[in-house]
Amino acid sequence: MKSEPDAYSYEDLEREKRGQGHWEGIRNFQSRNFMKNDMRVGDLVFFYYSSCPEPGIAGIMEVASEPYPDHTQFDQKSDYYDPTSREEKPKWWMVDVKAVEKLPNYVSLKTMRETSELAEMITLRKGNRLSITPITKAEWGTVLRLGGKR
DNA sequence: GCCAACGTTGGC
DNA sequence: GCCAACGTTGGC
Repeated sequence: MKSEPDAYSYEDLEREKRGQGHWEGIRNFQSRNFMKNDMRVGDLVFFYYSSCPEPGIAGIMEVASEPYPDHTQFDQKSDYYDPTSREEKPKWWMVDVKAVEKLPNYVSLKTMRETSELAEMITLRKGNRLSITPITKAEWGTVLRLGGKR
């Protein structure tokens, strides 16, 4: 899951009550579907920093709730307000995420691009702009290794 | 700041 | 239902 560290960083998540926050503001159908259809409580997720001097993976999170409607879509004062969404039929969904641990070493995009095992990783594909993408078990293990875990 | 890539919108 | 125009993302 991607976030711009200036807007919301791994440390910001850790500072939340019990290190748990909600992943609001997803306004792309594919990303929403990954959350709504494929995420289950306990699933592990990497926290990816985008649109910053050194993009890359900072830490590990855990899905901490079932998907539920993103309340910001009904909030006229929110940047994420969506006038086309109805309360009876919310368009946008989110999950809670909990900080698990920061990776001992930051895994930069540059490093990942230099790692042949990650050649197929969806996040790294040319033109990919999805803020949420699935990852394979093998790729997960590779990133953990690059991050200095075991 | 540029630009490639691609999702979304809206006219027809 | 097509597709041009537009907007956004995100790496560089």
